[in-house]
Amino acid sequence: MLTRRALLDSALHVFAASGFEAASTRTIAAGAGVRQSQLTYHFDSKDVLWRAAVDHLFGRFDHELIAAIEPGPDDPASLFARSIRALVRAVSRLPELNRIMVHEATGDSERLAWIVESHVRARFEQLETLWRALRASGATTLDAEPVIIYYTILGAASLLYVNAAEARRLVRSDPSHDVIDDALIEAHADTLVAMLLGPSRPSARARTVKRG
Amino acid sequence: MLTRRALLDSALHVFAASGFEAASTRTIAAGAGVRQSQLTYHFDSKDVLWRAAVDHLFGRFDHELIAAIEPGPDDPASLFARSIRALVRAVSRLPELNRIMVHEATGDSERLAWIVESHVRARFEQLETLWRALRASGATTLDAEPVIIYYTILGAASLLYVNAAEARRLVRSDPSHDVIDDALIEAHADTLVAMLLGPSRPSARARTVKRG
DNA sequence: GTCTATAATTAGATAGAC
DNA sequence: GTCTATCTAATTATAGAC
Repeated sequence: MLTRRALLDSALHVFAASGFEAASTRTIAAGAGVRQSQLTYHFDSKDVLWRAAVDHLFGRFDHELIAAIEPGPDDPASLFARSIRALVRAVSRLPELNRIMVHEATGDSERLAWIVESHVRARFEQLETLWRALRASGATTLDAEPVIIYYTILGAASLLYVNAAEARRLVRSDPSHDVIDDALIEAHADTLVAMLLGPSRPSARARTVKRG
Repeated sequence: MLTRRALLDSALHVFAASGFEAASTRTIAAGAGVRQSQLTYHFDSKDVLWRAAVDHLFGRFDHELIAAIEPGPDDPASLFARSIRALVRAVSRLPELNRIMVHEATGDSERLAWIVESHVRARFEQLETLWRALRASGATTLDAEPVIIYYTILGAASLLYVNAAEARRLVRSDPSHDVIDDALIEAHADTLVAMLLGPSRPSARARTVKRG
């Protein structure tokens, strides 16, 4: 059962880095410190492993998301702002989820159908509800269909971390210090909240982090 | 030379759909209607073909971008708004570019280094200049480092089209009509401009397109 | 310039010992 | 539950006829 967990963690990273087809089961096994044949013992096939790894990944993501949300008042604007901040923090800590999504969503497939119905649709509808409450409260003047809001927010929140290797090449300055640090992540969250709700909605956490 | 062009177009689609490693040279050749060995005749290797396809793709993207920009006054705010609208239109018409970028940028590599220095850095600096002019004009209250602005805007503009297959599954209603149509793209551009510059900056094109 | 044929490597999956 | 060894099929690249 320990091997199983090690395989899931390794699979998560390899699938995120390479996509399903380019990911080698031997590489995944090596990352877990076991032989390739262990993989078909604990999981029936590469496809079954992929689904298990994605379930595992969404579970970890939910954990990150809950850990990242700050307490605060439950009016729609505050709730929305705190949700956006938590989203930015979670995708920055677990970029593997959004990497797997872009790998799979570039074309239609059985795997995409499965991941949409198993994991994505519920989250889409959750944001839709949050957005409708925000609109009804009058806290935003933005008006667009949910699908536009969903992909605009998710893209704005995730691309910096999905493409982190590119971002590091674009702005590399001091090699000893990662440019994608907590201060940058909080500044990013601030920017996205300001874009969606207007200026002057400081977070509780922003003041405790040094700004770059 | 006609075969060469056909191979480039096919390669562009296959690399965007699958990523470099998972893309098969036989599939690319089949897409161009020729044999696999033609590929090593016109290009030395899969890697050389990839670079040529990416050059070709950025060329086509520039063409889309220029075609999508509307005439208008050249004050920073108008210039910025029209640039954002053109960006949304271009990425919607050629999502292959951003798909290839996410495939490559999930991890560091020789190919990533090449694409950043050959194509991305100049565009990054172009947006940086445009952004500084906008800031100086006082047309936005948003304040963030260029790398945050770059990935927030690009992610917000591109994810809907990069993940188009997923978006179609999320909102499928009438199967005979694509949900990602011109009206949705213009509404998306409107939303992004409003997020960056505030409400009430209608485009010339928005009024000529039926809204969903 | 395009083709057929194939070499060399690697992939996922399986068999069977322990 | 883990291992070694191997099967079958797919991959990129190459050789050489026309």
